[in-house]
Amino acid sequence: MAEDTSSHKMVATNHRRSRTKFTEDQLKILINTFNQKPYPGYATKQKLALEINTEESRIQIWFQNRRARQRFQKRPEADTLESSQSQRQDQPGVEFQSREARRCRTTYSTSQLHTLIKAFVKNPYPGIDSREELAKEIGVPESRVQIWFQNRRSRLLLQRKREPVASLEQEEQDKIPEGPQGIEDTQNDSNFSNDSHFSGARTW
DNA sequence: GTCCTAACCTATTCAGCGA
DNA sequence: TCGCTGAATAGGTTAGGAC
Repeated sequence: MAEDTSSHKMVATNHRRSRTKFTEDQLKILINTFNQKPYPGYATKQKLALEINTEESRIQIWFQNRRARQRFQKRPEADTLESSQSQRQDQPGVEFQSREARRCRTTYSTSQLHTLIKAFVKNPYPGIDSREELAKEIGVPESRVQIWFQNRRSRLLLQRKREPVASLEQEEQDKIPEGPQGIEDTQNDSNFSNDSHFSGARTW
């Protein structure tokens, strides 16, 4: 969907995923589940994904957005200092219920990490095409690649805040000299050292 | 053009695993 | 036990598409 028609601000292949259009039936099932469990565990999300024939990662995003919307709608009357404080503590506005199990931790092999890091150095903000290509290359779901990039960016930022000089050196080291397998990513959008990437103003 | 909402971001926290 | 790092969250922004 997201075609490359926008003349100036799009860098080759740095696209978002195209918007998912849920059917009425799919939404009915999602909303029903959300009303019972706004924080579904991995098993529930998998089951839902199977049931409505979509990816588990889409379910996850849908729940994230739905919770955000609900918080927003509830906010006006619950906006006292008191209530906002009571909403913290990891159970944001939801009656506490024992959380379902998370997804199992993914363990990346050295060569998988090598591939990911190499791609990260080239472009820390890969679009859907690049992520899918990478995912295929290292044999993990695209959603895991996306999470890996998020975590990597966050930790690099954190590191930079704490030790600005050392992190620059680390970046240099990260520019891995040679790798067993390469990625021929066409993105040249980024050098992570360009801080504009962190200003919140992403240009796609 | 406006509105709704999926996709995506950072910041932070939780939690599994190996040293 | 502790540090590293994958997973999940809140809260925010961007942008596709229906109207």
